[in-house]
Amino acid sequence: MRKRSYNTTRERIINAAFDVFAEAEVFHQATIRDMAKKAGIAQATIYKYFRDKEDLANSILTERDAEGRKEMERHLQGVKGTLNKLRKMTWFYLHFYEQNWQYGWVVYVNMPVTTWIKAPYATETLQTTNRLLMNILEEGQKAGEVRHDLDLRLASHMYFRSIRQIVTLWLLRNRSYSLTAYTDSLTEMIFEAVRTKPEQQTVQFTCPFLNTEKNSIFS
Amino acid sequence: MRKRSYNTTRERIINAAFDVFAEAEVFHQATIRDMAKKAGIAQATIYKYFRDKEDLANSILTERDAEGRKEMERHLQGVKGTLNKLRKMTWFYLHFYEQNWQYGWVVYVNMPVTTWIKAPYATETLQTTNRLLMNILEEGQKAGEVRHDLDLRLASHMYFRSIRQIVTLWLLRNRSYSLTAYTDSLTEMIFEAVRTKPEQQTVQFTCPFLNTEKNSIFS
Amino acid sequence: MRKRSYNTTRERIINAAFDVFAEAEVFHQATIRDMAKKAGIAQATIYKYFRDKEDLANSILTERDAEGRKEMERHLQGVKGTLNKLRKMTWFYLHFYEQNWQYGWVVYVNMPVTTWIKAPYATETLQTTNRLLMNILEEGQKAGEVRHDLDLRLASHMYFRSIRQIVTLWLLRNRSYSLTAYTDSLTEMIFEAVRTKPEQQTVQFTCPFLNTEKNSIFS
Amino acid sequence: MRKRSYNTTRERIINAAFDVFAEAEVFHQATIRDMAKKAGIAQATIYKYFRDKEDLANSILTERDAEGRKEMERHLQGVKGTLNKLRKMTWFYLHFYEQNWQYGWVVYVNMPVTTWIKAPYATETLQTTNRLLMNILEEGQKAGEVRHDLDLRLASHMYFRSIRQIVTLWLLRNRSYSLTAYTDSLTEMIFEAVRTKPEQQTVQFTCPFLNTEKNSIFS
DNA sequence: GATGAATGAGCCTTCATTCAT
DNA sequence: AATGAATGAAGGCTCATTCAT
Repeated sequence: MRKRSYNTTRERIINAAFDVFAEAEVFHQATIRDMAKKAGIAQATIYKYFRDKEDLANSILTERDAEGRKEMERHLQGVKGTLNKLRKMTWFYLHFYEQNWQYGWVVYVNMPVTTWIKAPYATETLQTTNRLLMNILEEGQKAGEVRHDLDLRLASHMYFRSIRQIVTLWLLRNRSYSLTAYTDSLTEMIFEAVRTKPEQQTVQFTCPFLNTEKNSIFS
Repeated sequence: MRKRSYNTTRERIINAAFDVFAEAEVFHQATIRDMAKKAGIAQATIYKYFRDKEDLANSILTERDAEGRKEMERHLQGVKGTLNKLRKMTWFYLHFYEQNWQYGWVVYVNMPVTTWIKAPYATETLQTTNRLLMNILEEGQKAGEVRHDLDLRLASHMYFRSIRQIVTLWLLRNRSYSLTAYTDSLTEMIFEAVRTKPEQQTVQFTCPFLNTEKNSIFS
Repeated sequence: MRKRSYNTTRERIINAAFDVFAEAEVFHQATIRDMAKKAGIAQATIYKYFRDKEDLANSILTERDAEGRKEMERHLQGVKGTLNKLRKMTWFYLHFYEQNWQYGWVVYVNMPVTTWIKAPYATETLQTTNRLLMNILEEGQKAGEVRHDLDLRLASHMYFRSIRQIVTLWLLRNRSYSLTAYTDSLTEMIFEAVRTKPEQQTVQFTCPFLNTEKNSIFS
Repeated sequence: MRKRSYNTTRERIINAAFDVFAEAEVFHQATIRDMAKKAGIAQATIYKYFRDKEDLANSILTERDAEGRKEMERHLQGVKGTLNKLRKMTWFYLHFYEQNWQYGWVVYVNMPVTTWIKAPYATETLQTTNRLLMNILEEGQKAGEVRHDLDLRLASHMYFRSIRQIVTLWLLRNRSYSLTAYTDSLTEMIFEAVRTKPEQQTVQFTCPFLNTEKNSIFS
């Protein structure tokens, strides 16, 4: 079974690497030696599985991210209604970071923005992730549940910034409380902002400094 | 003047250091050697002015930050009216980062959050800076210009996140456009959110995951 | 045999280190670079075997000292009679320094007393070594070969000072003559001073400034 | 007055240097910067008075030693009788180290033997100092107070080793007791060993390993 | 006479990485 | 598949020393 051998050494490396990367005060300060030690293997062994340190870092991030997205897709399957979808998505994100706090720590706290941006998977995950939310909203528009005058990209942008914000604070506060507990209020907030309303079209999501033109990073 | 020549070297170091810190892909990767080279001096000279690398990093950040705040105080003096104060403040921030983009780069892009948080001046600047805005808003409340049911801390929090956001994007986009040009729209947005309104008290600044209790980092 | 190749490098380091330490005009001036060069390895390799320079210095001294003492024990086994024991001991010390002159050079000539005293193994070796001689003398007393009114600690003290003296001079004179050749006369002198004599109990070993109280360093 | 300007800066340097040299765990680790700081002057100033660090070290040692010897000569003037002379000499040595313990610390404890031996003044002071004692003994021989079969060089050698020993221990024991208090017993011991005696020609000062041939260091 | 300012030369140490086994 | 052993490259830092003022 592929999964088996996949688990054995490679997974031990990945887990150890995650721990060490996350425990390091600064991401780049995490050391191969510590990872090997924590994984209970020789340093050289790591290089059998990853080209170099950078490859290792990228791989673990990419893989965990991919796993997460795949799992989220499964979770979203069969869910009906914009609110339900949004709730499911929100829950999943919070749940994901609760389970994979090291991933969050590395991506949000530990690692300089520069590094993350240049990560091979960054652009892709950003787009896919954006796309996913925008699809939900578009379907919501078709169903009449979401305002038609909504700036989808801006809404998506705001949503993910909120996720990031809430996760970051949770991490900095030593994960001392439940993250998923925020699912409802967070969902409510976003839904409130995008839903079709009788009258009163608040300008809640106007953000003057976020020009709508395409740009490489957050488009 | 003695002071002159004294400053010369020190300032050359600081400038070089800012350049090197900012040019480095990762903050911690900036090297003393490069700074000395860029400043056109010997490495040892740096250690006449700064205890060690960490001291250098902290000092330049702290000093520039202090300079900035002092200058802002001057700019705010004599300004009347909440809107005017907010505009002045916003303009100043944008202006400051436009002039000191390396500072912004280091603090927002280059340096992991972990590092910044542990910087000696971080807590203080955070508090002072918060205080300043909240004072403006409080005075606005007294003058009846600002809603009395406003959560000041939350408003402040949001304001600075917006600044951070707009600056970060500007930096990542290679500072290819004017930052201060956003002064008006940004000011408008914040003012719109805090001003006293005839009816319709939107919950614009409700943020469920930001508990209002005091906490060490963002209080 | 694995053990072999393991030892090879380590021993090459130790030998090179001894050479460099001893060749240095001043002990602390010996450089890791030179040791690596002399051992024909990379500097980094040294750090695979020793924590740091200090650890290296301590280790080689401690080990060689321990080896010496162990070997001496073997040599003393089965020797009967105080005179014979003393002769054997004396011979061994002289022989040891003849074989390990670098050790002697470092400990007696090269290295300030301050440093030696603070060496982790110093106190222990001093005590053990003292104990060994005093045991011989005590047994000699039981056998009636050694005076009962002898101040054992003082005798031991004097003996080792003599050894130290003779070795130091030999080293400073470029080891241009045989050290072990002094075995007999040195042994005779010490034995003459401690032996039971018919009449005439000279106060040969009275030393007014050496108070007999216990003290940490030379007790 | 020469003495005046001599005292001002130069003496401050010397005193500071002595302190720093003596306080340093290892002689060579004493730093010019600390000396300047302690003297309350600029580092560069030291180089106006001494060629380099080595010159400084040599100078202060040489000078203090010379001062000591000159003073001793004064003290010995007019003293009659071998015993009195010996007592005076012994007292003076102990007194000198009590007053100039830093000198003793540096010469006996702090500084590797190698360094001392190569000091420019070492050879001379050794010879002069030896000569002085031997003169006393020779005169004693003429006066019939000292044995004619005495090995003068060996006696001298032993005497100074005793002084060194007693001073070293005193230093290592934190100078917690009076050194000059040993004057009498030490004098007695040496006098007892060299005096003319009715019968009983003890071999007290036989020392087989100290060959009597001339040699550069201890002759 | 004194000094502020600056520096060249090194030294210890770490780390990612390679390679023969 | 795994590793023990080894290393090149670099980086932070210190110190004695110089020199123009």
